Amino acid sequence: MLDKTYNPSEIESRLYEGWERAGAFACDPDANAQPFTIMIPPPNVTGSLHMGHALTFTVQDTLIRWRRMQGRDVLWQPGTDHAGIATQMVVERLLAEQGVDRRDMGREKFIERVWQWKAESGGTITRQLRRLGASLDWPRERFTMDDGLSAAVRKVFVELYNTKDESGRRLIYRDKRLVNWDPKLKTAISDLEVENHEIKGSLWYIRYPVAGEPGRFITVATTRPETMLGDTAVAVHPDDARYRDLVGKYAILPLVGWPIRIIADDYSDPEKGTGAVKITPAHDFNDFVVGQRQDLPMPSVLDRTARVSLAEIKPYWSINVSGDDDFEQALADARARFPFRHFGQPSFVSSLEGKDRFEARKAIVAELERLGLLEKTEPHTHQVPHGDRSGVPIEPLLTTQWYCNAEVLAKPAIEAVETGRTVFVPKQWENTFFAWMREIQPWCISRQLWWGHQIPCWYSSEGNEFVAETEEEAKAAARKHFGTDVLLTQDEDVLDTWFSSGLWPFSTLGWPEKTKELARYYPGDVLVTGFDIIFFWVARMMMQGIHFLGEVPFRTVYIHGLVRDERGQKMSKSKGNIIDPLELIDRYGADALRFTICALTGPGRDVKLGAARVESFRRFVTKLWNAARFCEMNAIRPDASFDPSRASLPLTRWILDAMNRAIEEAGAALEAYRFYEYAAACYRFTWDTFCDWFVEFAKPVLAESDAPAAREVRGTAAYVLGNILRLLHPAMPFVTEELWDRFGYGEAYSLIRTAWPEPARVPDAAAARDELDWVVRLISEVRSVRTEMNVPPGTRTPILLRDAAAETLARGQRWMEAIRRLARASELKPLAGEMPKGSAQLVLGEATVILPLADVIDIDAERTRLAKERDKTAGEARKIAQKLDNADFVRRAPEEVVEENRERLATAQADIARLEAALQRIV
RNA sequence: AGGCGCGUAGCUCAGUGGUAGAGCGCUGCCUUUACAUGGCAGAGGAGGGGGUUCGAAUCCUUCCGCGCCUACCA
Repeated sequence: MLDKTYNPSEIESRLYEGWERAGAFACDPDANAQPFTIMIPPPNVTGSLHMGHALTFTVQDTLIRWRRMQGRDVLWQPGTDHAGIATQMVVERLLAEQGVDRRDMGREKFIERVWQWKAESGGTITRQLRRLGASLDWPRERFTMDDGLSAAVRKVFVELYNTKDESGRRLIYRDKRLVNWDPKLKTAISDLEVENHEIKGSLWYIRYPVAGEPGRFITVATTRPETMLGDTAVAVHPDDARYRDLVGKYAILPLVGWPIRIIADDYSDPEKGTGAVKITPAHDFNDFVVGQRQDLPMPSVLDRTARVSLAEIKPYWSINVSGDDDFEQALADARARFPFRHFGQPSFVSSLEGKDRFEARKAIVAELERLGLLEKTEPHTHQVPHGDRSGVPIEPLLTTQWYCNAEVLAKPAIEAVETGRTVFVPKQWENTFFAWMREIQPWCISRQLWWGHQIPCWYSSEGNEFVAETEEEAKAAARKHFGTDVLLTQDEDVLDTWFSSGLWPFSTLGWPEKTKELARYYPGDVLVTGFDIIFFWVARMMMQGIHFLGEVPFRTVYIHGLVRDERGQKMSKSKGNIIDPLELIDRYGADALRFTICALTGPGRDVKLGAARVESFRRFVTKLWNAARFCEMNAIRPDASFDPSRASLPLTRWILDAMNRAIEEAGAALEAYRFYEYAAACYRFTWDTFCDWFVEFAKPVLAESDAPAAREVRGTAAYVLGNILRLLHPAMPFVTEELWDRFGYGEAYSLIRTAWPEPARVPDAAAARDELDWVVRLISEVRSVRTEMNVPPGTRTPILLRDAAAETLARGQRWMEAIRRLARASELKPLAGEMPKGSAQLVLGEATVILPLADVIDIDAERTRLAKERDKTAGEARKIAQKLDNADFVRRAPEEVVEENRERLATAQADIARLEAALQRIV
């Protein structure tokens, strides 16, 4: 006996274990079946399941379970990402609680500690994925720092290093240039790891005295006065008349007191600020470009913790003084002609050493003001780049890093999407992909961290670099180069986490070994992810997959939206509107959560989700459970001998036919990644059609339990319920499997591998549909009239049917039991003679219902319907006629197309005539 | 600044030129033995302008409002 209520918590864990034990999630590389592959976007090993995970993994599991039921050999590849920065931060925080700094531990000990942490706490998210019901092939679980995957990373690095583009440049190379530096994490980060936040700051207008012209200033505007210590020029636009005479002269850099060149450069925009802009090549990306173009010195004045460091401007000072006569002259002039106050106190600059950049900013502004060099300060709101992990403003710093020449790799990836070898769903995301890929920048792949794949490059004491997959190979190469063994030290940096994630679709399958799995499951079928990860991950997988395997890593990229709260706000800790999926699972069951997600998810749409939504879909789970209880109570059991093609009753044929349409709709919706349509089709069929109508119609039939009709209805109900369970299984795996097992549709834990339903052959479906539609409509109309007339529920009213055809009355009589029950009617009688006084008349197309105590209801609706239908058909006919009149169309279209249009025109014209005649009859 | 998207019932959203739909909420009625986590019935709707069309939620155009992405902001 089924329990009165469904208790998900006890059932879910038992079923999941049962499936896992039975190997129900496993792929079979030796099977004949066509494979179907989804690579899981590996969650961070530090992660715990949040709503975004719940969405993406529900979608993936729904697809996986559906394809598995279709008989495909599915591989849903599980795994986690080592998440370099995130994980290192977690462990460092733990150590900090014990008062330990990783630098005191040393690299080796620290990494050991991270692995230990991973062993203890890294399994959180995989346990949580099980709670969600995710049918991942667990024995194949991978981690981005597994030996195999690490070997793949090194191989990729070495091969890209050894590959050169047309201009002879390596695809991986070292370069000294400006990078996004995160001063909190003390590492370089890529452009993508930078988030812009709007900051209400100030724009400071600073007067730089012009050398040799006493009393004249050139004013620059800046949001970052602290970087002025590193200014090496002031740029004006070459066409800017205001400053033309100053080009080539020197300005005195306040505070420090030495001259810097005034240069003409297109970068300067006369419209912005004062039209003159200070150039700090070592701390601003635009200034860096100007610095390269103008061959300016590039001293850094901030160190890796974003504190002021004067070391680099001191040598710059002396070099220039000794090497440049003009400069020396300018300096002498300036010193001679300007009051000393314009240069500030040398001790002030020294006092900045070691100050945080924002403290330095305050001090500098105050000092400039004191010196009378601060022209004005304006409030200024602007976007400031922040590290996405640390949340602090990034500091552009001039450092040597490893770069990947993404431009070369991007080209074939772009082409693959252009030619449709990989398609995005929804398609508009292809634009986003193209826009970024066509203007892709060199990818900074080195990180100053300890946790990650250490860069496989070794240096000799002379600075020669030896890139190799192993230290032995590097040593061998060095021996060959030097003719003797030399001491090598490995590059300290590790690779960007996304470098290894980009290999995920093939590194997990054993690449570079030529494994059976690699041949069979690559390329994957669909990648499911959010749009926020298109650049980070999808693009990199495309580039690396195509480069190393010659084929795209997946055929389809399905992009889903973001999970938001009920009001459409992004979920965030600071807003306190986080919804915990595990809490929802505890309260409502995994099925309710999963079905809610499916019902609210369509391509490219954000999902607004709150507990109330899940609660309402939990009712659907309850409804299904109760429908099953009804079946149980009425001895409805799976019957292998039941054959839908031999259904004889209109009722059974009708429900089978409706089931067929639900099957078709659900399948088509999943095929198109329209999860809400899939959910809606199942929901409507189960609740509205099966429960609200079929079961109610079945009740009087089942009352005579031994009658052949009752047997047929029982067989049909069991058959249809079985198919409902199959249809719903991808979205609601637990309750469906439980009912499947309990009813004995198959072995325990077998629904997961049972075939996805096929439409049944149903005899005379159209006639059955027609008849049941009539009955449903009759009952609905009667109910409606009863409510409108305030007929007390307790009274059973006779229904008077007036109809020209005896057949209609006979049909009604056939359904009398159901009508009695559902319309609360006492009897169905033909109406003879006059309309009874004070009675209601209801026109139902071919029949008339008359109820007591009512006014007459008219028949305009039917007339309007016919008229509109006629107009519509006439419109279509006109269009076809126009097409046929078009000489061009007739000449160019193949004869059969023209003929087809002629036929359509004739049909339309006949329809018009028929509708016209029907209208005449009504009027 | 550029790009993408959105605007339909109180709310969340479907609907690719032909009678405006669903879920939730709301109102009323009903404990009829699967289910009150239920059943039945009902009220309630196209951001503004212009255009194409016999016909526009749908196609075009414009304005307004909103969201997101990218770049830049001295």
